[in-house]
Amino acid sequence: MSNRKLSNSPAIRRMPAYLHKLLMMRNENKINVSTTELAEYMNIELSVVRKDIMLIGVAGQRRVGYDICELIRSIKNYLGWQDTISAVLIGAGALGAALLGYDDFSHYGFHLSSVFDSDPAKIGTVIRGRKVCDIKDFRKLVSENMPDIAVICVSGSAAQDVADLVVSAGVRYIWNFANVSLRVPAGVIVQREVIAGGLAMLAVKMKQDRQFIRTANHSETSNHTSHTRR
Amino acid sequence: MSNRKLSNSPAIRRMPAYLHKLLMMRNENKINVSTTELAEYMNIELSVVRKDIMLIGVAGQRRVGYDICELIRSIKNYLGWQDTISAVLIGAGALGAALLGYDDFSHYGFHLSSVFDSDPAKIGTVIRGRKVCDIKDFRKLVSENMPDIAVICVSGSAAQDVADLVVSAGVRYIWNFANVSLRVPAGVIVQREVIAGGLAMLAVKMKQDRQFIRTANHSETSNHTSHTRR
DNA sequence: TAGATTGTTAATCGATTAACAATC
DNA sequence: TAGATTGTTAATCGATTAACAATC
Repeated sequence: MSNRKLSNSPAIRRMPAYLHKLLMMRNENKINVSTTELAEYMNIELSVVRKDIMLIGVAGQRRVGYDICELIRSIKNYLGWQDTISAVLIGAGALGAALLGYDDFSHYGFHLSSVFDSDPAKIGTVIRGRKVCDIKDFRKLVSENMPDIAVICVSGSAAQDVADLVVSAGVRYIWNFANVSLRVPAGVIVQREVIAGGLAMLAVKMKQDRQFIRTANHSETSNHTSHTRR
Repeated sequence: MSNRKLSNSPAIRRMPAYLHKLLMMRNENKINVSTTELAEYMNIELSVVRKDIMLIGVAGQRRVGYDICELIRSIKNYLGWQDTISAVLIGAGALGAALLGYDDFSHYGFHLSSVFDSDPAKIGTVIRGRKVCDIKDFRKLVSENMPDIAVICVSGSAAQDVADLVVSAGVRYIWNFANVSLRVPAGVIVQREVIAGGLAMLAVKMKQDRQFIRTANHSETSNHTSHTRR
C-alpha cells in the first residue's frame, strides 16, 4: 500500500464516469467496449484509459475489447462498491434534495437511508420518498443501524456542529458539501467537496483561451481550433 | 504556456478553498495569514501552500505572513475572477436551486443572471430571486447580452440538446453538471462536474482504512491513529 | 539572540504521454 | 494477410515532499 496521501487520485475520480458509461452500455445490451470508445466518451487519451483498466485489473480480448459486465464488476470491486454502503443525509436543502435524486447512487451501492434537518418547517415533510427527521433524534435513530457515511449538506456555519454530532454518535466517514474545513478527531475521515473547484478550472481555461484568441488575432501563424483541440 | 492538457490541476482546484478561508478572515478584520494557518485549514502540507502562493506570485513578510487582501486579489487575478463572469443556468431543479443559493459565487465574480427550464410548472416561478424563463426563449433572451458561461443542470437525457442549443446561440464555455459527456464543436470548452468522483475517493479511503483495521487487529506492531494521521 | 516564518532548491513520486510489440 | 485492438515499456512532465537557507 502506498505511503503517500491518497488525496486526489485522478484515476479514482474517473472511475464513476467510466461506470456510468458502462452501465448505459449494458442497458443497451452491448457486450464489449473498446478503449477507443471509452476515451472518446471521457475526452481523454487512449493510454489513460488503458492504464486505468490495468489498474482495476481486467484483461481484454484483442480486436474485441473488454467485457462490459466484467469491467462494471471490477470497478465496483476496486472502489469497494460491491456491497451496499449506507449513508445518512444531514441538511434537507436544495443540495441535499439534489443528492437524494441522483439516480446513479443506487447503481454504486450507495444508499441514502435517512434525512435529517433542524428546520421545523422541513421536519416531517417527505423529500423524494424520504421523511425528514429531526436532527435532535439523530443519536437515537442511528444507534441501532450505524450508517457508514454521513453526508453533510448544511450551511457552513452549522457544519462543524453537525460534524461533532455525527462523530460523537459513532460515524467515522464524512462526505462534506459544506464549504468549510471540518475539525474531526483522529481516525475520522472527511472527504470535502468543493464545487467551485470546477469553476476555477473552467475560469482558467477561459482565461487561457481568450488570451490565445487575442494573440492569434495579432499573428497569422496559428489558428484557434488547433489550440483547443491540439 | 504549457502544452499539456490543463484538465485537472490540483493547485487550481485548491484556489477557491483558499479564497473562501481568506474572505472569512478578511471579514474578521484580520490583516495577515501564515502558510501554517492555511495548511491547517486545508489539511495539506505546508510546502504545498507555499508552492501555491508562489504560483499566484505573492510575496510575504518573514515572521508575519502574507497580506490577506493581496492574496485575495492575486488569487482572483490568477483565476481570471477579477471581473464579473456572467452565466446562465439551464435546469431549475434541486441542483440548479442549490447553485443559485451558493453565496460564494458573488465573491468570485460569478453572476448567474438568468434561469431557464422547459417544465411549464416551473416557468414563471421565482427561485431564489430569479424568474424561471422558458428555454424556448433562450436565443431571444441571450442574444443581446451573451453570457460567458452556460451552467447545465438538466437530466442526462436532455443535456445534449441543451448543449446544442446554447452552443448554437453563441455560448462558448459550458459547466456541465449532467452526468453525461457532451459532444460540442471544436472551440467550445466544457468543464464536466462529476459529483460521484468525491464519493469514489471516500470509498477507496474507507476500503483502505478498514483493511488497515483488520490487519491491525492481527498484528500488535502498529496502531490505527498512526495510519490515518501519519 | 532566538525563534518563527518565508523563500528556494533538490529529491521523490506518480500521472500522462508516446511508441511499439503482441496477437486475434 | 492486414488491420484493429490490447498489452507493455520507456520517457516526460508535473506535483508533492523534504530539507535548509535567509531574514525579520
